[in-house]
Amino acid sequence: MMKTYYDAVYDVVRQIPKGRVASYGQVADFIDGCTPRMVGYALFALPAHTRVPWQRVINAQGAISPRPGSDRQRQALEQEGVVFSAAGRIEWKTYRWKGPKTQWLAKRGLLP
DNA sequence: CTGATGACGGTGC
DNA sequence: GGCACCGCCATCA
Repeated sequence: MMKTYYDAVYDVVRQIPKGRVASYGQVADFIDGCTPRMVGYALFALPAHTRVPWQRVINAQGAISPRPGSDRQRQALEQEGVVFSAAGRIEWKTYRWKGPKTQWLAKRGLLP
């Protein structure tokens, strides 16, 4: 079977460590030609029994995208130590995933 | 091939 | 700070 574009998204998401979160846009930045929308599309296509830690991907505002089952996502994150504010948002400066290596820095031109 | 589908993000007010 | 608009593309039946 040919590797689909979505598989590239799953590869990135799988690298997010426990207790850390990434935004859809951040995940997209690791994949050439990928957009935040596509990350969302890809995650929706995941089967229920997947081992991909999809719960660690949230929107740019630090909140869980409203949808059926979002409660489970929040609980899963809280189990990993992620704390939500009263408004249901997390603090990016505390929980943002820094990336697999330094690839995301390079893409942003923050590396020499 | 065509059409339906879907977890976002940036901008402007 | 919050809300409405719009852009946009791989998959699947």
